[in-house]
Amino acid sequence: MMEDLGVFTRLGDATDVVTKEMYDFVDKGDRHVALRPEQTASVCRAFAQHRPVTPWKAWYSGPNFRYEKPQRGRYRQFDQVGIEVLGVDDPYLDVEVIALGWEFFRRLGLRQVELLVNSLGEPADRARYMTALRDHFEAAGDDLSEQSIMTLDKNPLRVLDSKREQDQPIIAAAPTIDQFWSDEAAAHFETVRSGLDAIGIPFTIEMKLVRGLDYYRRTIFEYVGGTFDSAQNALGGGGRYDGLVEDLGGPPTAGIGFALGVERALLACDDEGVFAAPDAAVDVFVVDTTGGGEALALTTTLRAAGVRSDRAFDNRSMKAQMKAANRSGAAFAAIVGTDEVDAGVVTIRPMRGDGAQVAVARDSLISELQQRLQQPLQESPQ
RNA sequence: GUGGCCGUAGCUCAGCUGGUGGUAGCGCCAGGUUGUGAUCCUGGAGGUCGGGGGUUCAAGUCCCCUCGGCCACCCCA
Repeated sequence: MMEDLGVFTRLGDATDVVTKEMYDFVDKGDRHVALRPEQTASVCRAFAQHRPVTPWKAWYSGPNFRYEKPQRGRYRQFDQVGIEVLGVDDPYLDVEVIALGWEFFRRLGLRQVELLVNSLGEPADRARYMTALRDHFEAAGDDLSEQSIMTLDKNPLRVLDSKREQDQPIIAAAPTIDQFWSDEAAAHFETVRSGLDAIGIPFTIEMKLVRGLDYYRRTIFEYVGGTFDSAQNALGGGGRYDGLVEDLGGPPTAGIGFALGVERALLACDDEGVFAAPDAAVDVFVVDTTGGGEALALTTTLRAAGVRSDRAFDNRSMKAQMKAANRSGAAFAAIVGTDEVDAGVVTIRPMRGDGAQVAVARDSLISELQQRLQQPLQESPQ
């Protein structure tokens, strides 16, 4: 949850997550610490510290903290689930990692998620691309928005992320990364693409995809929700960060992983309606017009027999109790009044379908109910 | 962090240039139906107008502060 500030500052000085959004403070031991804004750096720090055997696969889930202005889908405390694999350079691993995240959303039931992939190339490719981009954007001069001119100074890649109208034509005319890929980076990416194709995972190559953390190189990817009106539409993302372990004091180590935003995934689930309506919480609602004592006895025996039951209180009118029974979602009402008590029976009334209510002996109530509860509900035409 | 919008009944919201809080919809409760829900009809309850200060004879309405939410930028999960 907390790390020495230095673990995060190594993520890059052009990274807003580090420069603007860190929840950092000095503790009682005079250590400058920060609540983690993400977890990849912590995993790499742990790897550098403990040197596990590679390939090393790790997963995590838990809260992260960023000091931003909260908005829907963007919270100061948010949860991520993620995985990291360290020590493997093989592009087939990239495919496996990307596929795992894709499968996560697919199995949740989300159908409108889009997968974007790109390659930032080797560090040298990336450096040449940044130079070319800087030239391009500087040539645009004042046509570029003031904000972007400032971003350009720190990291020209990030200018591609601008959503300001004014910048769009200039961004559209910018050189693309693929022109700068080394043969090796291009081959790596080609294997990733063909691997995704081979296992049937649909994706879009997005040359303007740049991730917000500076440690990425080569393969990067993002899962984008299809239902979001707002700009917080990234449900998850990740990429390769070969070299990060080394930056944190470990041996040169390849690495790749992703993080998925739990809150945003849940928002997407709401939008797509993937969660079925909850089942009724009760099977039987006991209606007691004798004062409530019968309901106490009946709910007790029913619950003991594993029949989920509920009742009304305050000795309300039968009509009110029936309303409560209806609202509870119970399939049956078990009605007991003075007539039933005298006759030693309980009236079972189906709350759905067209079935008639019947009186059953009190002793056989549980078996009668259990039998009826096992039968499929007959929906009555509305 | 910058800019904009919004907090009024349990929920969704009206409320004009300050002048007694809305017959609003949904929900809830009761009655119509003294043993029967989901429909219908009638009635009813429920509010520190987010909180605090100020201007005014008078503030839900105007001003300031504050808390919370939403949107865009930014950023990203």
